[in-house]
Amino acid sequence: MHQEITKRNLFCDNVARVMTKPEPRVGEKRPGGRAERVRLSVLQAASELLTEVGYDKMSVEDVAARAGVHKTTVYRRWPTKADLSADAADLHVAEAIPMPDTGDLVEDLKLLARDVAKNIGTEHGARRSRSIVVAAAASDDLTVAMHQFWARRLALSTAVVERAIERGELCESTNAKLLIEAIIGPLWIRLLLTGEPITEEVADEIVDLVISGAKLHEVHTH
Amino acid sequence: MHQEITKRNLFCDNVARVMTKPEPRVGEKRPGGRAERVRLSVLQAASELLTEVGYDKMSVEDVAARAGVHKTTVYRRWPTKADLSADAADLHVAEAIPMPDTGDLVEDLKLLARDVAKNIGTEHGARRSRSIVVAAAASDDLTVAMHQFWARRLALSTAVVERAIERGELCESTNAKLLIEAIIGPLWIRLLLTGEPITEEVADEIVDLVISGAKLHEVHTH
DNA sequence: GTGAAAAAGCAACAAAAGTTGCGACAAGTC
DNA sequence: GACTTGTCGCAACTTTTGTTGCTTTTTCAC
Repeated sequence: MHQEITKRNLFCDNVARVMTKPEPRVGEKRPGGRAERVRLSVLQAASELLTEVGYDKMSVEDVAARAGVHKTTVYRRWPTKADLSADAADLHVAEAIPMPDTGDLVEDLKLLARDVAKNIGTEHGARRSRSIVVAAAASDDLTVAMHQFWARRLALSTAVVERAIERGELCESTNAKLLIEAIIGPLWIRLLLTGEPITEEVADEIVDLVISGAKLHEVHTH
Repeated sequence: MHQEITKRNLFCDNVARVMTKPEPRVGEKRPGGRAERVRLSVLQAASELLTEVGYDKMSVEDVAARAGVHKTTVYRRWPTKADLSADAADLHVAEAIPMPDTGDLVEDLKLLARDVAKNIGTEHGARRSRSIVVAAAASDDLTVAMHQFWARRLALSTAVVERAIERGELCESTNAKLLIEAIIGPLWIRLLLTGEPITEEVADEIVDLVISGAKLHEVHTH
């Protein structure tokens, strides 16, 4: 097993096509050869199985087998399936995701929403994304990691809104975070609760709804 | 064990304080005594454990023990933990939830959103709700059941919007389902993804945002 | 009440998940 | 290259989870 295994980010490999691995993992005792190779092939295998069969139906032994590694090796590195899944999903990175900046708020938001839809709307993406949520529910540590991940994600997304505020497209009192949540929330509950289809059309629709507002507008002056 | 065990609905006991059990379960061979008593105490135990420790940390044996019943009894009735959880969560009822009808759209929606926030915003409610989602991810049957549950829930909720359309508060082309999704979506992703607080204030805020729209309004005429 | 049928209890079993100790070997150090 | 140490493979083990056959108890129809 000598081919380089490219690291995939479960959350972001559609959202952020760039996936620079910043430091080659600091705390490593032996970053040089087999150890790292094994680590990568296990994570790769876990990642694949998460998207293929989902968290519940994935077993640690399956992962080990696919990685061509003994199960004790896996258990020694990752205490639980949840931890392994978290690492495979790369919950800890995902910084520096390029955010749209077209100069037009609606356009930016639609690009953003469509990206989410693309990411969680496919069969594989759906299983992958669901797996993370399920894994996170299994471990308090992982829950925290996921919350942190989303805090970073939301902070990045709200930049789009804040630029629009600066341009005068939005009122200064706009709650940027809530706005983003109102856009991606419907997409995610379709994935996790209702099972309704998740398409780019829906993504666009939701942006239009949230930006323009549902209500028949009275005359506003500014 | 002779006290009557009151059936609880995991999804709805805050949302719908009324919880009429329509028929006393038809397909039963022996609805008379012990069998039903056992069934109820197992479901009660499962329901409690789901809210106390969550789906992952709940084991079928724990449920059996708390119900004062042998584990084989539980396994024979409910093939998997997911099925048991589904039954405990009562995914199949939840019809006839009273929906607000104050004559004012914003008021109605806020009542609705606050209800959701109350339901999933407490520590117990959160664990309970998360448990359902996680359980649903473990079984295709259950996934379908949950989707059906939500289809019914959304259909009930959209009635609120449709009444507002009839009153002329909203444009006729309003996508009622999407509007409801935009309101409850942010609350649920706070529960399942971001971990941000879920309060009645947020519920109100999101309704205001979605109804009025984020954009600085141009003059509209109707 | 009595008997047939249903359901629960019990114990023993089977399978899956997770752990431990040890020998072998590979990686980094001198 | 020899030494030290981290990591892997392997086998044996424990624990947890789920199953099966049989017995006992309970319900319900008569």
